[in-house]
Amino acid sequence: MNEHRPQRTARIKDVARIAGVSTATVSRTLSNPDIVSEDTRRAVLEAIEETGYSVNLSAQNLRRQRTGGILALAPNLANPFFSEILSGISDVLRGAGLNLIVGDTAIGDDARLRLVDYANRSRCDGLIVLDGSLDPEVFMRSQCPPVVQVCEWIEGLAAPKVLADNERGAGLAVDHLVGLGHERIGRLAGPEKNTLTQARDSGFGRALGRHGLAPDVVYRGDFSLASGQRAAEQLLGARNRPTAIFCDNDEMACGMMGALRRAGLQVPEDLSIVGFDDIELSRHLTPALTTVRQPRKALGTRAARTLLQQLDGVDVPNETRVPVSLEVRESTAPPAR
Amino acid sequence: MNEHRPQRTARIKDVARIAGVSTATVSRTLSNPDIVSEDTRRAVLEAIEETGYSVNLSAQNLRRQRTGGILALAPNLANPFFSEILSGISDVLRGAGLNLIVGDTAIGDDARLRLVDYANRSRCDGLIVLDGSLDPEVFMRSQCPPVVQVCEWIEGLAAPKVLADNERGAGLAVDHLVGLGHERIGRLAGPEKNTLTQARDSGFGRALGRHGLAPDVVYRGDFSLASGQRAAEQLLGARNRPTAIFCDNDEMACGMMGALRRAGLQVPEDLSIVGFDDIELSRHLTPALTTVRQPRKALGTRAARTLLQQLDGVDVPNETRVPVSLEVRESTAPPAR
DNA sequence: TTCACCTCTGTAATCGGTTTCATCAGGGGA
DNA sequence: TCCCCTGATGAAACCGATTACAGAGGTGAA
Repeated sequence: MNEHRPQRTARIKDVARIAGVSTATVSRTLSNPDIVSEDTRRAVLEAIEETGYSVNLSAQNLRRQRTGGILALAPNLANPFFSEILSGISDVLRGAGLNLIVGDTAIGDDARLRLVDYANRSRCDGLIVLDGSLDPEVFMRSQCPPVVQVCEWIEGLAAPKVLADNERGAGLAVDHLVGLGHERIGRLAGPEKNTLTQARDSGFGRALGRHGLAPDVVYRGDFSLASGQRAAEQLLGARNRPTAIFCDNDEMACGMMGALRRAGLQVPEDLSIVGFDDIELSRHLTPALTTVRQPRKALGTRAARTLLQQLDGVDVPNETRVPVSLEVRESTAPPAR
Repeated sequence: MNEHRPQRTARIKDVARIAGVSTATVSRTLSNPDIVSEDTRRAVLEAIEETGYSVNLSAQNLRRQRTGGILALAPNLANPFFSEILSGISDVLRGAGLNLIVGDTAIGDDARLRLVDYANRSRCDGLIVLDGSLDPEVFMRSQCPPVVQVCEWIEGLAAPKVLADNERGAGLAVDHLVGLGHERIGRLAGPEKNTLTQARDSGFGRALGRHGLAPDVVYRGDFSLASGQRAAEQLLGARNRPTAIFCDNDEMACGMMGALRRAGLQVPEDLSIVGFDDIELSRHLTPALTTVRQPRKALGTRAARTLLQQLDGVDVPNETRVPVSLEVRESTAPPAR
């Protein structure tokens, strides 16, 4: 008879009844303990313990007019580059009691519809966008919660951005290569319309200019290992090769390096390679990859913090630049004479 | 005067008023269009269009006694291995109109507390657990929504599992190496208490036994590149080395291979290496890594589908085995005489 | 003693939907 | 004509919390 335990979980009402107080008092005990008396608080906490009560988030969210979630939109969840940023975001949000909801923007035909549905106040309290190829309109409608962009950015969207210092990163790479004696420096770039690529292009060109040099050949990739491999094949077929290549990310650099070595070319003796990102793998390659380090976790945490500030109504900088640094390893050396 | 547009978004009430119907009818039009008359439906849809109404999820969830979200618990979001599984999960959930919420289980001191908070009906409608090191108790409380385990599993937790066929994978690796003529086959394993490691150990041992062989040296790693490197250092210092090593994942294999080559050892001439997982990188290494392919995206989609079935009250198999295959590449060869 | 004020608590409205139940109109059969 | 049934709709309860407002009781000053 005593085992007649109701399957349903406890409500705030149950706690109130057991503690002998009103639901208002239970609610206050939880959200603002200081304003209830010592005795009451103890009674309520005991009742909570006894019932195993925990607040119903849907009800709380409805009443508080929030959702308790932040949505991160990434082009490809499976890409480790994004996952580390997400990890940084997650760390910060967890501390703020917010859920991290992830959305893959590589979605089918109804992409725009879906996106409009995502960018909705009743779905999330804020958005972190990691994809620079999305339609800005979606984020400018009145239903859309606050947005922060990280890493990539959308042309025409005024939302705050948290970026690595791409121009400077490209500059560091060029300075290093020129310092080694390279004069014909090629480039393995990302897609032409990608904002990251553009920023690095500009930093690359300016740095070369400072040294009185002009860009050599430019290969186009899509940030994938495979596209690095393809670029290597083009490079191998060309005559009058550059002596060094600056790649827009480590994966392409890695794909390229693998294919070059397979073809019998020595890195760095025959060709120096510089990457971008400093993914964990890079230091474990042979030769270990010289690369521009981009603190991905920090990008995530900064973005999340910026969003939280925005939610708190604090003014946030339109653009936050996270510093980059050059990790010199084994894939760069003076050019062969 | 006409510009006095209320900032707040439309409610179902507003739609009802404009369409000249009750809120009940609006709700029905949205969730069950067939039961309202043609004319009414048109009027409601027009009103929705006009107001830009979209349903408030908190309210809907509260009333429907659900949350609309599935929580995935992974040990380390930054790890690309997990991110591809998440990607598969995300694909399936999106189709079912559910959010994917991600939780990093690598959380601080209050880990258990936090976990109990996660495993709560009012936070999510279901859980997908990717971490085998968690406390089973948490998932056995009455507040906990349905759980599916994927890849790793928790000893003592009865929830359905979706697994790669680890035993068979290890067997394939052994068969391949033995076929090449190896007799002294070592192992770079994951943590001793890890369930994956145990399954592969057992497959490894059994396969060797079938060939009348016994395991050689076993190194312990933690699935990281760095631990592969450390194992390589131990291996280099040892005398009477095995002629082949079977590693519990590609990252360790990659870390090991890098360190060996740096030390002047030739792979596969001096030592053959087999990995596990087939991460994208593996085919781009030099030498390209021979590895057991584990379809990570499929693991994710299967897990998500299993969970959805469970939510629908369908009986699901206690264990789903996803097949693995051996990708023979360049890191394995007959042993040197 | 009286009044102002403070601390603590309860009542009830509210958040924005969904769903049960009742109602009503119209159609068909007896 | 009467009755029953069906299809479409509205009124109102309900999901489970939070919080504005009001009231009770106690304290200190005049």
